[in-house]
Amino acid sequence: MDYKHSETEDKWRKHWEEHKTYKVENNSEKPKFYVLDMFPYPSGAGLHVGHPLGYIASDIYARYKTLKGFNVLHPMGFDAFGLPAEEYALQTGIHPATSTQQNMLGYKEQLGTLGFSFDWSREICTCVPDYYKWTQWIFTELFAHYYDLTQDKSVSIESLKEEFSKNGNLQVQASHTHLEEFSAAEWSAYSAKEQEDVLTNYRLAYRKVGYVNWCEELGTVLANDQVKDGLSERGGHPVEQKAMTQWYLRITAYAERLLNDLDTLNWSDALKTIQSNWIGRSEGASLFFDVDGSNEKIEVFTTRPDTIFGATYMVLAPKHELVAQLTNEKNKSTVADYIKHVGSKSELERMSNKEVTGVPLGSYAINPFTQKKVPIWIAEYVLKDYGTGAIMAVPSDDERDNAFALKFGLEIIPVVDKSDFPDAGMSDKLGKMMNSEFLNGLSVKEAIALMLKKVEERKIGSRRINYKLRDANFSRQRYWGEPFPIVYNADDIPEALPLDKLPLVLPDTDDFKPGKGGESPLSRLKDWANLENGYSRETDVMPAVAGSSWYYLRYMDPQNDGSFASSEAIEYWQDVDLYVGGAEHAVAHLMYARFWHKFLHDKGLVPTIEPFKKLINQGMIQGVIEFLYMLREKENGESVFHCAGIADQHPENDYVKIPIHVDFVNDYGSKKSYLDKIGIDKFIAWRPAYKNALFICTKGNYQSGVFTPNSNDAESHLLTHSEVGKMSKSKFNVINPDQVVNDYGADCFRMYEMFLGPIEQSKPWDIQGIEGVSKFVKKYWRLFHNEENAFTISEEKANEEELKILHETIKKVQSDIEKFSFNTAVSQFMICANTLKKLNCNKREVLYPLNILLAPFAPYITEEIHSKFGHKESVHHSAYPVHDEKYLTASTITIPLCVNGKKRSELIVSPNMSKDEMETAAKNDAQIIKWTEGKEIVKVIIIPGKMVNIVVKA
RNA sequence: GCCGAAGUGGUGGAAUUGGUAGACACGCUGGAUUCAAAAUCCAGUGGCUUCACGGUCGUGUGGGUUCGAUUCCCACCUUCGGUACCA
Repeated sequence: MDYKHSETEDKWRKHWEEHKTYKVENNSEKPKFYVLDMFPYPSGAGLHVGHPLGYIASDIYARYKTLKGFNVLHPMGFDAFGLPAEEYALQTGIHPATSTQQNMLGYKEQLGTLGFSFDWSREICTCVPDYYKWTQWIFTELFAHYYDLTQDKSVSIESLKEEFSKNGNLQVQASHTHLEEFSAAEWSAYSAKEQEDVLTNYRLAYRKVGYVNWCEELGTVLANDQVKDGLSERGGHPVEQKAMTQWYLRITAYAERLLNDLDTLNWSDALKTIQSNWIGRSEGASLFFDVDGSNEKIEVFTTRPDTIFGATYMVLAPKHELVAQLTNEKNKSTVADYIKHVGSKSELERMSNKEVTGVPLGSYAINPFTQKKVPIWIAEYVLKDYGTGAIMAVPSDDERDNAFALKFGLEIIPVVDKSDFPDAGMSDKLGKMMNSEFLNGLSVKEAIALMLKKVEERKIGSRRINYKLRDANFSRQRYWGEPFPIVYNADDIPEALPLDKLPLVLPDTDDFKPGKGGESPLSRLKDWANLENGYSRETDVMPAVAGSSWYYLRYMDPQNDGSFASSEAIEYWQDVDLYVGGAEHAVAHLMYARFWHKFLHDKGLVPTIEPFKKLINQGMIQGVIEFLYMLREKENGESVFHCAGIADQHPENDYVKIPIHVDFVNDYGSKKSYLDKIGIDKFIAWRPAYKNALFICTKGNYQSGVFTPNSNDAESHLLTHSEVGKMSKSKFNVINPDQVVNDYGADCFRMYEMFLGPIEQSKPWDIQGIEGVSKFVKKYWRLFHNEENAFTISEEKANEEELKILHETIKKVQSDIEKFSFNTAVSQFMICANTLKKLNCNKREVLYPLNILLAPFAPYITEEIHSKFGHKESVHHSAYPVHDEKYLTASTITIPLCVNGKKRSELIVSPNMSKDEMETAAKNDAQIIKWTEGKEIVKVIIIPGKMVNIVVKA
């Protein structure tokens, strides 16, 4: 009789729920440990086998830490606002509130069967008013603060106003958008609206007109990281540039800290590099160029001030503020045409076709070092949003400037002699300066340093650090998000709602489709949007990253009505010790969450400077996509499909690859995967358009239910083409965990996903291998049960061998869990079970601790066995076994004997045998004598307890 | 282009600081059990070579360091991920 997984798992799932086995308290004598999963979007598709990979890993770790005596916070919730939820709602026509609610129930059900130790009493959901009240509140706080560079932290905007009324902004050092100097007197003379227009340049949450990624299909603005290759990440629709007034978060104020504090984190180097590249810090100088015959100055940013003697022209971004002013009368129409041309291009066109374009403005700037007049151009390759939106072009030492100068016949003056570095690229900082007056003969490095000094002496610029990181666009012209807690007065001055007016609840409507031309759905709700006394509401909503930027704090104290979490709870839980989630959030979510955390830290609301100490990116479990080859040309009006065997031999044929549902395919995922007649019929039933299609395989043809064999073969055998790819509904290759759990049990499923390979690695799902784990579970059960399936445990003392395998397993599994090497831990459990089986061991002294050891991996079967041992308390609340080295030292060990590094023989020795004894024993070994005979022994290398190597000369 | 990660049997993958390459598992082959099957158990399983003992080649490719290299160094190839007119 075998182990009955479904009975056992149902029983304990109910038991754990009733007994609140996984409930965690905020006060405990035990040390705290916080294990967090990235919470899911509750999409309609439900979970596939890839989703739980990270959850299983974190659950094992959380359970392990609990057994090790920690008070472990391991919560779960839902990221329910945002595009995916809304897209699903739009597809189905069901209100997003209803559909997300349904989907969440489905997710909870699925997560429940997998036996996770989540404390569901702490469940949160970003779209619930009790939660987003605090998302809105944090936004109002960002609105009410600016970043003070002298204190290097956020400070209330009120103190900035005070400073303005005393001294204007002349002495203010703060992160800001746009600098116009004013005195205290000027400030006081400003109207309220003018004052707000100044303040908005300092606020951490502010409005500005920006060119944003507009997607007409989705009817919304997208964040930079939602755009991939000029297409929207979701749906792959074209994206163009559009001017709109938007809310932004001044994340750039924190750029330096976001970069520097990466050093304090226990994240993978790969991930830190991604973040650091995203922040993109570069050191250089900002320089001012006078304009010939004008008072205007053009500010440029350069990392190569040393090359200024080679700056033979300047380029402004087409959207630069000075373009109109600096355009010569006779160039007006060509410039206007060019700007129009550039503006009409979609992001996709711009990216795919990087041709060199530009037009001259007809005006000239003065090179501050050569005093020569240099022409001013505008060109696409200079970006409005980076640096100052203008460059000094040095065609001798910059590839883009070079290509531009060559195309338009502009002067090129070589200023760096790179003859000593023949392999150097054009912009590499190598070589000696030339044609550069006082810099001549200096190395590039020396020249940069000297130039920075000169620039500051002559007051034509200053050292400057620039970041690629842009301020975060925070507005979405959508329905399903947090409404901004902002109202505008009659003068269009934004005011934040006070805490007692929060949450500002998202109004209920059935008209939630995005509007055309950037019209927000909320703006159609006039009763809601328009208030008394000329006041009106902001009608955009926040993006999905808003709710996920601080959710880890809410879990600490999820029901708190007076603050986002009590200071006691935050003081106790501090930060997340282990965070597990997908690498797709490497940039956006992790960056914003770190930013918000640092802001809250500046306000003294969180004690730590970083939210996530240790981070693991689990790999993706991929699916196999099965394709049929269809000829693009129809034959007699019917589609023709070819067997992969035929198609592979005829690459000249014009095929379309049609993805088909994997359920129809035999030997799914293998090279021999094929459709039999039943499979083809299923395919036709699924896609009736192919009802009368012709299917040609090597053994014959199949059409309209009739198989015509070529010879005497009776079977049709239509080979399909298999590829590994993302598991996705659109590829019809989603494997649902429910079926696997139903067949093999959650314990087996959990262990199998861990056994597949290293947690951080992506791998295709392969159901065949699960048999091995299934056998292990059954074998494990039989260690405790006799032939009649009765629990049979011996009280006999364990022998040396039995204790050795137990203690080896304790040691190995513990160190593997600490290293997140779960696949090798599972393997050790198999070795242990195989060994105990061979030893016929059913002794309590061995099996009882082993069962606790396995509990984090297989929570159900171990709970069942633990209760059979007679314990009332859950196995998940017992104490982790401790290994004892004394059982691990074997009386004899086998070491290899090598000649010239190649193993030639083995020697069984006691581990504390002396070097001399080992050498003698090795030299007397028959095999070794054979290999050393007649040769000179040069050296004998002995690593005690490891190996002996004899070096001989022929 | 730049940055990052990785290349090990038929397959997924093991291998502390350089020290027996291929643990564990899948698959496959043979056997036991069975009327038969499922399940279970046992044995074998990197290539080549040998009746056998054994030999020999093997961790993407080519070099190097070393008594000894999957591990360290140099050059290159391939795959995957990130990013891209960032001045």
